[in-house]
Amino acid sequence: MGKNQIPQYKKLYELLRKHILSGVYEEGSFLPSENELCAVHNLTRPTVRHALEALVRDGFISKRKGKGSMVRKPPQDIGILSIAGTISAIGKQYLQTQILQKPKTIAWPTDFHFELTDAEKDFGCIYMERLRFVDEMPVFYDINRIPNINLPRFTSRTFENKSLFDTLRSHYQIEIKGGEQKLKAIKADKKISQLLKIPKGGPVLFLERKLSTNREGFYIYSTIYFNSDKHAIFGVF
Amino acid sequence: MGKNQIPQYKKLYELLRKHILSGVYEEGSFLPSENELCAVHNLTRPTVRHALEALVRDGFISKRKGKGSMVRKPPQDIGILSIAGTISAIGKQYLQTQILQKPKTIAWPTDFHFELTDAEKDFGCIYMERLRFVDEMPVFYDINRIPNINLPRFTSRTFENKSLFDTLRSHYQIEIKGGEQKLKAIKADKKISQLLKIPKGGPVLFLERKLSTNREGFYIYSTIYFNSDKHAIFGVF
DNA sequence: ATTTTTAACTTGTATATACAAGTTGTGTAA
DNA sequence: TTACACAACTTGTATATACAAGTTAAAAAT
Repeated sequence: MGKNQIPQYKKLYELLRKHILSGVYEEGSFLPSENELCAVHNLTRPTVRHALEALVRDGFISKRKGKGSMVRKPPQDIGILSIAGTISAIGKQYLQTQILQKPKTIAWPTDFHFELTDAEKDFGCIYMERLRFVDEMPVFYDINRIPNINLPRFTSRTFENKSLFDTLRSHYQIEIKGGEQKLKAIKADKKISQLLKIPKGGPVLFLERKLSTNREGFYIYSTIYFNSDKHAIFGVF
Repeated sequence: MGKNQIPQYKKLYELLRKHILSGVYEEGSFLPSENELCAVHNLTRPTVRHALEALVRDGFISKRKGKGSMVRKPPQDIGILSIAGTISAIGKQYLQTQILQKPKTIAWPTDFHFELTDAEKDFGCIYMERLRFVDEMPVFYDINRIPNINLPRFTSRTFENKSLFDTLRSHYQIEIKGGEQKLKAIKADKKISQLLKIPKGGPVLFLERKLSTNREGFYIYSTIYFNSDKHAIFGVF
């Protein structure tokens, strides 16, 4: 039998996810039962349940014993707290990106906020800055640091309309598996206030993230300044 | 065979969790392999994997194909982003609680930030306020609203040294299953600045949460003001 | 001695099956 | 009509098994 590479449960997950987001399954309605999904897609129940577990984890459905799997309302705000599946960390589709600093190789900061391995220190650090907009208003400014390990031609790529994570996945087979993050509320300094168009000293959400990937010891570090005046950060757990 | 009520995979989860937190399995070391856990606890691999999946979800271990399950460093900061298992939403153990407003029944606010069902509106709302300390410094102030549905004698209970969630679980069999939350950074008004001992206008983390429970249609609503000057909010995903 | 192959581990995916337990509508008995 | 029992659904838990695929170290070949 020909191997399709990507597992069955993930294919079912992506399919149902797409159908929920496109409105085939409306908010508040119920998905077909596990047994129906088995019959339709020719799978066994553990496999179907594996897919549904992922949908629960990412906040697309909620299950209830004896009843079924109810479709949840897709998040209204910007969801960068959870990975939201295998695709991206951003919920809103119409997020626009401006590259402030194209990827360049620099040294790691001397006092970095996460511990680095020797391997990470030895190789350089690919550095880039982006400003992201919703409705043409700046919403967050992020600084990304990626260890320069086996990423040929990375600094010459363009990221204007493509997600950083999409590029990593399609060109380097690097997928985000999870991560950890710290959140604070801080005062905007001059630079941040100008970038995000908020008063100096105003409150800004500040995130430091360390994302783990399917590559051993390969982490992506992000620092994010978020203007929570108009939008909130949303998370499901 | 006598029914033990709580499922096997959850028992194994709680056991391994306890051993990780108490240091039996050190950070960076590997858990016994799935097959070993099967043999030791007389379980099958799907059941053991179910327990390990929960440990991964809550950030206690990370798995790698071909290698094993590595124990992760327990979070240093205050983890109220994820439920962290079945127990509580708070990572730090030495969190102290002061009740500012003992539970009392009031009406729901007219412009509540989450949609309420008719059932929730009809019954009243149990309201309570708490101030929580780490190292004798106020860290966060939270307002909790619980629909007054079938909770006899709730307002006369004491919560000084007991978690709200522990009380709900032990007296009313209500368990938190998950939830959603929104985050913002806001300026401290006079009340918040006095409570959290920060300058007026200083940045404060602001959270609005809706927690779902094992009881149909029963949600707990929390509003949290977090002083992120000394501590950060931590999350794994 | 060095390189390659193999074997023995590990976790990942998948099938097949069974029963427990919560939910809901229907049909029967009061 | 009303109350209750039951059947037919739903998801939850668990067993037993098989093979795929990544990792590692020992064995074999060069």
